[in-house]
Amino acid sequence: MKSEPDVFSIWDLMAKGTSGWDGVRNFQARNFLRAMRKGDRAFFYHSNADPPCIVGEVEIVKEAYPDPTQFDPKSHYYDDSSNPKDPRWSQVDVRFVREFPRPLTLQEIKGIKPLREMVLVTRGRLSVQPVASAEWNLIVGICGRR
DNA sequence: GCCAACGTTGGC
DNA sequence: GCCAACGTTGGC
Repeated sequence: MKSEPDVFSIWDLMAKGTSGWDGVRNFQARNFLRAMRKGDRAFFYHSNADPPCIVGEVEIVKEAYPDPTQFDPKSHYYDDSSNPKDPRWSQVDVRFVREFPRPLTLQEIKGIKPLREMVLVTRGRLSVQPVASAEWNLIVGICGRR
């Protein structure tokens, strides 16, 4: 799950404990949000950061429900074409699990052969995306220790 | 700040 | 249903 740290960083989540993951306005990303199940883990990725990197781990604590910002005209994420009877956009709630002792930069990921096929690399613009279990285990193995 | 990649919109 | 125009993402 990607977020720009200037907007919402893993340290913001650490301070809050849990947070709604709102503002997703891409259908594919939304569909991946809807596929998430309570207890699932996800990486927290800092996009548009210097350097862009995987910084930690979160847990899904509430499955997809309508993202309220789509109905808030004052919100940056307001979508006047979304029908309240059939909301277009969803969010999940996530809980901070940990910040990795060693973040993994996109540049490093591209240099690790088994990670080159990650959606992160091949479909760079997708902000919520699946991670294969082999990829997950490899990354946790690298990031989990300093 | 630039720009490649690519998703979305809307005319036809 | 196609595709041009346009907007956004996100790395660099």
